[in-house]
Amino acid sequence: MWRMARPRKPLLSRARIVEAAGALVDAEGLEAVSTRRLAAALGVSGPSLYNHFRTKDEILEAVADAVSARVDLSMFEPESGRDWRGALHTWAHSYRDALSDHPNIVPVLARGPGRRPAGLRLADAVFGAMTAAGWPPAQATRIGALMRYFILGSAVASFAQGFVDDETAYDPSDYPHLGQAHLLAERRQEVDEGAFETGLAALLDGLSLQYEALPEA
Amino acid sequence: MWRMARPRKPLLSRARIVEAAGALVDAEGLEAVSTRRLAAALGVSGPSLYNHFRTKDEILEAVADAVSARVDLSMFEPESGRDWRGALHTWAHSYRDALSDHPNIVPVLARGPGRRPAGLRLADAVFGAMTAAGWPPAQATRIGALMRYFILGSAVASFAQGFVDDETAYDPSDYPHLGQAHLLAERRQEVDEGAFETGLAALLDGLSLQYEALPEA
DNA sequence: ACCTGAACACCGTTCAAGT
DNA sequence: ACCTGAACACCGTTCAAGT
Repeated sequence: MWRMARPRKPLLSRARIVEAAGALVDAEGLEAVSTRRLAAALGVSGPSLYNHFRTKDEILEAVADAVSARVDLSMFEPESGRDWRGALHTWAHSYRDALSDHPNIVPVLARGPGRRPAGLRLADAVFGAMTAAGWPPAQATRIGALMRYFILGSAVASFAQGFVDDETAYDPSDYPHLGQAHLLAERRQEVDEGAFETGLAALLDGLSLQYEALPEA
Repeated sequence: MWRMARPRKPLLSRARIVEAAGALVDAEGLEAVSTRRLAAALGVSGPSLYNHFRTKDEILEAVADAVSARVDLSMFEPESGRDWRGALHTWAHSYRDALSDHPNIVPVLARGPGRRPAGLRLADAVFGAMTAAGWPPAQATRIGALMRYFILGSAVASFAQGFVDDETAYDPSDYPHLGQAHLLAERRQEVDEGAFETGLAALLDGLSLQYEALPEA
């Protein structure tokens, strides 16, 4: 047997690490990602990762950024022919879909744009489209932020994921109004989808009211 | 010197542990809470905690529940004389205030009601008040969930906390619309407050529209 | 430049031993 | 019942050594 020090061709790359980390997060959750486990999945030893990322956290940030990067932003381009409201609606769904494909990384994503370029690009696109539609800059910033709250909130505070799968944990006499039916797993996902749709519609209706009250430019 | 095994009076209690853990979370963040550090702050050794809680996670859940428990719910009582919209508005602010007093525990809180009684009591109160006001049960459930998304989202995805305090991290040429001004810490808090207020108003306006369209009971 | 094994200073949790 | 120290199986990260 001979010992490998530096291979002729690098065994790792940032892209390979991010991909493996993403797969591990998806399959087993955030807590399952340790540098040793991740390295093992890549066929190398733990410390090797530090040749490509400075910290484990940077790896997770990169995974989160990769998810953000897959959110469609084309609806904000003028060529899309959508008004601000339609663009926001389509975008919100695209964003939510991207998050629900990778629910385990959402806490990292929610922690803020930080240094993740895709997160900032998102904010920038919304801001640009809203100001182009006639919203005053201050309101455009707020719209970007409040949409983020709602969309990330719906992913992170998901009604469905929140419950323990143990019927006996919830005594109906403690919560007279909450029907036992809500505690069934299938019902919970329905609740989440209905709440997202209802909330998004309310948000956009409310913003439309404000928009109509805007003084002409 | 003599060795202490069991003291005549217990050194610890669930309440003391939760209080110390909450203080540690507030002062130094979630990651700072290790069983050894927390035990040291309480003047005991690490394993002692396991006489009162089954896991470290249960301790953090209890801290989160204590925060939830401090959210005012009196506006949902019929005696408060508030209509559903006014109650929701007041409650949302009370909730947000409770969270912004303890921002570091929010990720735990957001992870869902789980087994935390106060979280479920919240959901139950909103549901009860909305149905009492005439909302159909399915919509009442959705309103509880969507308000939770927005409020927790605003705490967890806070614009203010999200940025790194390093001006050079954000190249303006990468984000043409995002003014450099937004990156100042003071501006960021303004953005969060404005976005919360704008979003809440839009949400309630939108829900009012739906409410008016409801068939008479 | 990029990998390795050894090492450091931590973790959460279990458990036998003490009173 | 409730605390202790020792121990187990982990962590993230650093670093000298190898090619």
